[in-house]
Amino acid sequence: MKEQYPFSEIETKWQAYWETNGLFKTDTASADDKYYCLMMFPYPSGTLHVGHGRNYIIGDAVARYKKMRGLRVLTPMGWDAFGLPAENAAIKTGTPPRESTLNNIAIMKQQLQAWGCCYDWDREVTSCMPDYYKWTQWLFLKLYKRGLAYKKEAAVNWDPVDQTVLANEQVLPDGTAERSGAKVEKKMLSQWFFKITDYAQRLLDDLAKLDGWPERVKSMQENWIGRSEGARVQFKLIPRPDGRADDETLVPCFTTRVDTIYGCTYMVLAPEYPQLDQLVDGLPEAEDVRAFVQRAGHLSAIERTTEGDKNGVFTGRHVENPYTGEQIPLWVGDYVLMEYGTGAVMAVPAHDTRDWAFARKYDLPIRLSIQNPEQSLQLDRMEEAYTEDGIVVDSAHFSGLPNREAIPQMAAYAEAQGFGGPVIQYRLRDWLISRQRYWGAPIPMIYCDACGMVPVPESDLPVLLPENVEFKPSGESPLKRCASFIETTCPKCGKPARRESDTMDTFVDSSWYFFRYLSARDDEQAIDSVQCNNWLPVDQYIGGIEHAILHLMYARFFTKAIHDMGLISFEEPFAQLFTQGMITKRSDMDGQLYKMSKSKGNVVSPEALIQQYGADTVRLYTLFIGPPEKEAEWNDAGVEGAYRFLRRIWRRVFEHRDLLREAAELTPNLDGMEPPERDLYRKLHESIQRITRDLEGDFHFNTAIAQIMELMNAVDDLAISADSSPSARAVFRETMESVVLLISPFAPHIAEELWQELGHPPSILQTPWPTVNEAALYRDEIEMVLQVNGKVRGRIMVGAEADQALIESEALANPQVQKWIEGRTVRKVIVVPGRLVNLAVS
RNA sequence: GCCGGAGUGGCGGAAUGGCAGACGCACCAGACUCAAAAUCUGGCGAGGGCAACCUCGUGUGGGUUCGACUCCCACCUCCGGCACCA
Repeated sequence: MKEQYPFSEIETKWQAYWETNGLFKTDTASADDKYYCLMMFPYPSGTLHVGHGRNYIIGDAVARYKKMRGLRVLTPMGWDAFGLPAENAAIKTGTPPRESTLNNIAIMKQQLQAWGCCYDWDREVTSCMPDYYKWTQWLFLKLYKRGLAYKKEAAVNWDPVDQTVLANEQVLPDGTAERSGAKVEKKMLSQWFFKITDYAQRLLDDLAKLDGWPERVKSMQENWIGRSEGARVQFKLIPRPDGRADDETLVPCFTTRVDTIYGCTYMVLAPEYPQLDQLVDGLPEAEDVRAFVQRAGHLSAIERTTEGDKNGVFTGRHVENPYTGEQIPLWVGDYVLMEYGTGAVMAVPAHDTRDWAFARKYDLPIRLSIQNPEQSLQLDRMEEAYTEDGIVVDSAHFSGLPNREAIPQMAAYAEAQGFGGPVIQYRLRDWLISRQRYWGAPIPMIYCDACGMVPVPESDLPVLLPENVEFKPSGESPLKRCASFIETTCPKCGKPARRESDTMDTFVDSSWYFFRYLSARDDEQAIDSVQCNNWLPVDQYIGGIEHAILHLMYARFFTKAIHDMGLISFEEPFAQLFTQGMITKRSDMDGQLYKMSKSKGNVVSPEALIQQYGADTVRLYTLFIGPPEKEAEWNDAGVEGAYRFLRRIWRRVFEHRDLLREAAELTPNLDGMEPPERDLYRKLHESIQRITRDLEGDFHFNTAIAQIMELMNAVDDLAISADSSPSARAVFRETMESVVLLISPFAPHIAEELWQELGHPPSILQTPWPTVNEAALYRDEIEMVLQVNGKVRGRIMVGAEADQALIESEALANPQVQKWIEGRTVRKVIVVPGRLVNLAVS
């Protein structure tokens, strides 16, 4: 007898059943009723913990629910398999990255299966395999041809621990590396970039179309793109005092406050300003300037960017303000960034806090050009810069304008006069994709002494990673030392040439994998346009909030670029995005809450839990823990509760197994129902309604599961037995069957088993989701709350058809209410049908 | 500083402007048991009252409303993003 709930046995059984019967294999040739349910593919780090599990469990529950709703669901899975950890491990242990990665994949695949998560494994992609990275390289070449991949010498982020450069997105605000935690250094290196800045405006504009994305993510991307409207103004360089000529005679700057330009009293260049050295060369100030630049260069990004102290020196040069014709001094200052704007700033100390601090420190002149609405600003009484709006003053013919109106007029003036004009500036920088590491997709370029930089011909792809390399902690990519890889011939002239030794950032691999799932085994082309146009954008994308900027921005960029190549007809990859919250757990070491990590000693691994309670319990608890978009604290005691509930359902089915089977031909009939079964029947249909709404909306599994629990409590209120009426037995049967169906997306193994036990053929996945019987929701008597001045004072039962007047008179006659209105005047009676009566008394 | 989100019992959390605290966890009491586990029943915001019941209570202060956890205004705290970005 199976009253013990043998979870291990049934879980193995059903996992095998789903797999053998291909229940998650989806034919994508047709787009009818399609539902592309995508979970972010994992990096194969070794093992998954219950925090990772949340992602896959949510996705699996969604997929199962949609399938029962009759949709054809595509849920593929793959591996973001290139990456530094495997290479670092190789240096330590000698195990080649390929081997350790494939091992980890095997382990993690098993873990996903043990959770009961089902995928169409025929579509599995592994980004470190040549059949995948061949196409990553192909896409690189396509981008190169469109001018979207280029190489340039630039000050880049260097991670001294991982010995590679990083993209801006991979450096945390405190100046440390996102992955290794190392203090990032600046280095001048020649590197490969993707020109994502060409797409800045489209990436920003299209955010507005993403209704199915969380506000939070959209706002993060908006911040990251950082559009700001302003003006470009070219200041003229005053000729050198010694009469020597300058290479450049103009110093352009960007400002969002061109309205303050008549208050500009000096100009400041970034220490990295390219012409700086040449500007001061031979002048008495040159030595001081060079010393200053050197000092600034030694400071880390963090020291440079801590607000507060601003340092600078005078260059000995002057520039002319094109609006006033006035000559103002040119300084170098460490608060000016070369990466933003033009690396030159017009300083208006009266109306900018940074310029104010700098002018005060170096005793530079301050001039008012915006007056506040009260006309009360007086320069000698000002303690700080006035940065608010106001009226333009002392600014030639612009004086008297409200400053917001002055901005476009003054920018237009610059354009008319030919010394500038309105411009839009973005914070977003181009995406640095070169990595000086082995374990990534090689950049398919060749350097020839005669022909220069030559792309690898498409027919020669993939550029394979060599296997015979040594991993040494030398800080140099093994590819650089691998002669058989580096040495090649020029595709153009056939002479000896060298291969590029940099590999691509792994975010390149993950920027297009969701296209590849549609044609994972296709060795003719990267992307199957027809299938992609049919099945994309992804209907539901599920993943962690940590990818809000990096992965999700890059994938959007790729989609737009691939669209522009004419390969796909859509421009946004993910219609709906769901970002689940992290699972945290208190650390035994310091009692603080952290996301699960080995170093904090707070990792909960699923194996022991699955062994003790079963996968369904772990799934149910993970979904019940709280709203899935929020962070949640793992609590072992809660797992016990989920287990108790599943066991209770199991027991109810087996206690009444014969009764349930025999009632198979009985159908609930509203006409003959006695109150107890009528109540349960209503509760059942209310539950179907609520649960369906929860799943169609924000995936609030926690409330859906709570509703099933309530329904089970109601089931126990109906004392069912073999002697019960056919009507009661019919309702009981429909209710228990529905419970099994309703819980199946969350706890699929037990549901399949019980479904079969109830006399149905498998699989529950091919059974339609229960539908609401509207008639069952009807009540002929409704309880109404009676309020006096908004406070509950009693309650009455009224007929469903009772009219306002009847309800009103019954409410007034109620003894509880009488107590509170006695001797007072009822000024107003509000009747909310079906809910309450509120009496406003004086 | 700017942008986004959140503040509700001992805990996780629930509530289209209409009974605050659903559901679960923990805890308490009882039933079953020789006993334990499991299971079942009941209780469980604070204060007052023998009780019926009353008062207070959703971060703070105002407002709108017959009625506010929910809407508006101002603030406090926490979390996340951006930030010497001109």
